[in-house]
Amino acid sequence: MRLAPSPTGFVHIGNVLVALVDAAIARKYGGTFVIRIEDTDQKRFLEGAEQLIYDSLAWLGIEWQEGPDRGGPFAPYKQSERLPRYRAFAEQLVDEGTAYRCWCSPERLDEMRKAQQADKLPPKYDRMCLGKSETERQAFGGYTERSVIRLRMPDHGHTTFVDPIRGEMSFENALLDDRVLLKSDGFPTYNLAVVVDDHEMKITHVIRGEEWLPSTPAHLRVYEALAWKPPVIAHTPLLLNADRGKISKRKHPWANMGWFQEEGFLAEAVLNYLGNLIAFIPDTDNPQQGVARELFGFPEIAEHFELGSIGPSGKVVDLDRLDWLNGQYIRRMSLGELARRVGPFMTAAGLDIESPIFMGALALEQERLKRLSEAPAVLSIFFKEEEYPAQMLVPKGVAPNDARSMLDGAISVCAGVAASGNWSAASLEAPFRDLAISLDLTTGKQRGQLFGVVRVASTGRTATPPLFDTMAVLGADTILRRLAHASVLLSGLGA
RNA sequence: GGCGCGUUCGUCUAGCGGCCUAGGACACCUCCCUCUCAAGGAGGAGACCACGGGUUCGAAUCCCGUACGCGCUACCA
Repeated sequence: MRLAPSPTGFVHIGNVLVALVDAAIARKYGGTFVIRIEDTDQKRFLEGAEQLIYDSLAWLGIEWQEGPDRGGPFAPYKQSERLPRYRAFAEQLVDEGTAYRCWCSPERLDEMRKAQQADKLPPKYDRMCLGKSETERQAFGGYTERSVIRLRMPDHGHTTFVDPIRGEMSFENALLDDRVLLKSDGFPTYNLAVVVDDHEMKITHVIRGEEWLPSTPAHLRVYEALAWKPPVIAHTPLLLNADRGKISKRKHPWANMGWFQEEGFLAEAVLNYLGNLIAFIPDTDNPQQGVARELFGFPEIAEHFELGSIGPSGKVVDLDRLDWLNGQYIRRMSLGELARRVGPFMTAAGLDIESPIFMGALALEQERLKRLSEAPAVLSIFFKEEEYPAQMLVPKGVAPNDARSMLDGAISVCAGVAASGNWSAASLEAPFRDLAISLDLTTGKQRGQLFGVVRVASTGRTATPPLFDTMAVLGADTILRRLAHASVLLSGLGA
């Protein structure tokens, strides 16, 4: 099994899905997962991109056994370091007649294609150079000195093969293009390099995205011409956006694997999400048939994975579901672990994770977080005072003067609890409930209004964790200070 | 335009000829819990299995067309 990514500067989520498939089969059947860097396109090469690939996979916990970073029996694992062998095989194919040199200029090819499209003909090279020597070819137009080597496809018949994900695939040979195998700069195209490398590295299973399906007949032709046994070739479905188009780097940030980490998704959740797309893991706790287990890791994916169990249709990426999964994992995590993961996000936002109340505050938010990146925004109330409009202190349906008495009552309750030296959620709740009674707030809704006033005064927000827990974590000093400030704001309203 | 692939609730998916008046999950709605927000619990709505023909006693499941979607159509992968 092998993954063969190109180092183009970012790791596409679709590539990661393929890697997961590779790793799952390798694990299940005791195979070897090989990473090979396909850097034959010099124009697109980017420094550091290779490391990014390793980092992304490692982050998710996907393991590989051979690759440029860790060597192996078939090194080198970078195509740019394997150049001579491709050329030799290309020449061999020319000698044997299954490939030929082509001197057509890009301009001529371009015109040819336009004409074909206009005439509704299948788009393929017209074989102007086939069977000609260079001097013969020069007599015609559209000639360049720099030649490429093209694969000669059969004129008749069909190329068929079995894709384990899709079943039998069939292509009509006469409609297939004579693809370039060796570029004029001496570099191979993907179409030559994959075949040579996969054969030399003894690859048994090639897993790649669906976009490669149309290229497979050409690869099979090369295998045949070289009298090599082709591997099993499977094409995974594409990852789609909500509009059913393919995920594009430009429009959809989540095309980039790095985005998930930046957004505060956990590797466990992302892996779980992707695993759900390629394997069905039955819920063994549920006697009913067809009920899936929702939370699982790589071992379960590998155990239940089969190439045939991947649905062949494109998958729309559903970030809502990923959010839900992420929340599930966050809630199952120990507080210490959560603190460790949330730390970088807090620090980046300028919030001090050494603060004595950080852990207490985080505990209150743990079941409210979906993404780690949300932490700074929801936790900031524990770290600093935030401005809010005075009007927020007056709940709907409450007269400003009543809000005034609620706040005054709260201040004296808090002062009393603070003086007692026992500042806790429990020691706050009882006197606050007494306060409600003394203010003649007897219904649940009325009590809610009182708590609402105190909540805004204490935090500047209308939605927070449970009030008394929040107040307990914030501490008496902070609460008294904030309530006093709220009192000033209320006076400003004339209450 | 040519070729190829795909099509079960909005999304992911179970289903591989009778167990399907199609099951689960996310999202959505309602209720419970409740000081707000969540979380959790209980319900609900949501798919004539893209459409049309076959095959069969019987089809979401097999075959053939059509439509739509997507991919490829580069000296990029």
